[in-house]
Amino acid sequence: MSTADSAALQPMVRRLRQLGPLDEADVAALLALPFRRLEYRPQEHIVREGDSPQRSCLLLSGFAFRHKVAGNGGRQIFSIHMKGDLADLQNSLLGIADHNLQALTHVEAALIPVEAIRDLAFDRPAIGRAMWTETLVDASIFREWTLNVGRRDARTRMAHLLCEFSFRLAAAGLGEPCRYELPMTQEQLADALGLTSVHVNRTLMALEGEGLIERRQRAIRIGDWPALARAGDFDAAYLHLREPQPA
Amino acid sequence: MSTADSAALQPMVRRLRQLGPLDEADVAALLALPFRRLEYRPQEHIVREGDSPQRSCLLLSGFAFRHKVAGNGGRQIFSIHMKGDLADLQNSLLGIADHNLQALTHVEAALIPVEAIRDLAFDRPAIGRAMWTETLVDASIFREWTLNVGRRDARTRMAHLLCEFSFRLAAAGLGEPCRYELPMTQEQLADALGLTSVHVNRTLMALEGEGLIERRQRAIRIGDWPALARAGDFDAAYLHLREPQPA
DNA sequence: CGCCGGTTTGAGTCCATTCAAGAGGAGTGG
DNA sequence: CCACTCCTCTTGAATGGACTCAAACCGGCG
Repeated sequence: MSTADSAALQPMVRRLRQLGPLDEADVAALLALPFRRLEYRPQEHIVREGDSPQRSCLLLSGFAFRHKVAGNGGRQIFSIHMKGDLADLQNSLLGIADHNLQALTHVEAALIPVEAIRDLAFDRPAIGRAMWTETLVDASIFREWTLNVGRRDARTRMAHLLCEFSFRLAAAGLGEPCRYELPMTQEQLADALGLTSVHVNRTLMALEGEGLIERRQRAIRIGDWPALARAGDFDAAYLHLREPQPA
Repeated sequence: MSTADSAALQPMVRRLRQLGPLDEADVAALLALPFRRLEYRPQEHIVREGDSPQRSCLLLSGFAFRHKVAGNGGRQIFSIHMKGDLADLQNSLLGIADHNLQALTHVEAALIPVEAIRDLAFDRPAIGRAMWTETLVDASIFREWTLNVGRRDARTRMAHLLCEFSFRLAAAGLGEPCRYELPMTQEQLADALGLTSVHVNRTLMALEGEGLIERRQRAIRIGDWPALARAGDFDAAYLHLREPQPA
C-alpha cells in the first residue's frame, strides 16, 4: 500500500467533480487515499462474480468492461469503463460481486481499500454524494442499455453505442469525439448489444455504407455527429454529465 | 407535510433493514421523516422524464414501474416496485429524472422531501449506507434485466420475471411465493421483457402447457418452483437479499 | 512462410413480429 | 337485466430481422 505518488488518483478527482462539487479539503482527502497500483492484461479478470473484493478498482489507463454470463452460455456486457472510472465502486458496499469486471485492453489500475472509501464517503458528505452519484449514473447507463437491447433494432443499437462511447471518451478527456479507437472486437460489441458478431459486422458495414461512419481497423471516424445521434436515438441526458455536447 | 402517523413509514424501515443494520435511533430518525401522503390511480405518472422532483416516493401499497420510451415508440420497463420500495430515491441526488415512474395499480405513497433524505443519509451513516445500497440493488436488477432481454429467449425471460416477482413479493411480506396476483397486463409484461404482447401470450400459454405454472386471470400459481427457476435461469443472488429462499 | 485471431461474405433457417380477427370479461347505461 | 363498449386475451397465417453454419479473407506476428 502506498500513498507516494498521490497525483496518480487525479483522474478520479476529475471524474467525481463532474458529478458534484468538491472543495480543496475534499480533493486532498481523495488524493491521500491509500492504494496499490496494479496492471492487468487484456481479458484478465479484475473481479469475478461471487468474489468479495476488499478493494475497489480505479482505472488509470486502458479500458475494462462489466458482464455476466447466462445459463445458455450467452454473455451480456453491461458497461465499458475508462480512465477515471471507479469501475466496481458498488463492491465497497455490497458484500458479494454479482457480475464480472474484466480488462478489455491493457489496464493500469489503482486498488483502494473499501473501508477507506466507505470512511471517506461518510466523513465528507461532498465526496459521499459524488460517489453515490457515480453509482446512480452507472444505473442510468444500465437502464439505457436495457432500452437499447430491448426496444431498438441492430442499426440503432450500434449507432447508440458509438455515440455513447464518443461522448464519454470526450468527457474523460481522451481525444476528440469524432475520431477514436474502439477498443473492442466485433464479438465484444455483439455481447454489449445483444447481437451476434456476424450481425454486428453487417451492421457496421451498413453504417459505413450510409456514410455515417468511416472505419480503418477499429478506428472510428464519425462523419456527421447529429446524423449518427439521430440514427442511434441518442440523447446524452442519461449520462448526467455537465460537459458541453461535442460538435 | 405531516409527521402525525409516523408508523406509516414502517415499510421503508423493514426494507432498509434487509440492506443494512439499523439501530433504534436510526429507526426513530427514519420514522420522524416529514412526508405527505398521496394516492395515484392506475397508469398515473408519479415522476416524468425531465422532471426535477423535490420529493422521493415511498410506496405504501400497490405497485409502480419505471420505464422509458425509445424514439421508435417502443417502451421498455426497467423495474417493478412494491410496498416499502423507495422507487425514485435516485432523484434525491440526480437533479433531473431520466425516466418515468408510473403507477401500475392503485398506489398509496409517502412523498418525502429530498433534502430531508439527503440530510439523514449523511447524518446517520447506517441509514446512508442502507439507502445507497438500495440504489445499488436497483442497479443490479437493471443488469439482470439487461441480461434477460439481451441474451435469453422468450420462455426463459418470462420464467425469470415470474421468479423474481415471486421472490420480491415474499421478501416484502406480501403473501406466499407460489401463489400471487401479477399486477400487469400482457402488454406491460411485453414491455418489461422486450417482446410483443402476442408473443408474451403464447409464451405464458406454453409455460402453462408444460405445467410450470397455472393461471386464472392474472393470478399465478407456481407448481414447481425449482423447475421454474431452472427454466428461468434464475439465481436470486442479484437481489442481494438476506431472506431465506422460498420453498 | 504459415499460423491465428478477427473480419467479411453467403445461404438457409428460425424465433419473434406483424397484421388481423375473434373471444372473453368487466363496467356502464338504458 | 340486457345491450353495448372497451380493454385484454387468444389464436392464425404470413413476414422478417437476426441467427446459424460455414467458408474465405485479412493483417499481424513469431
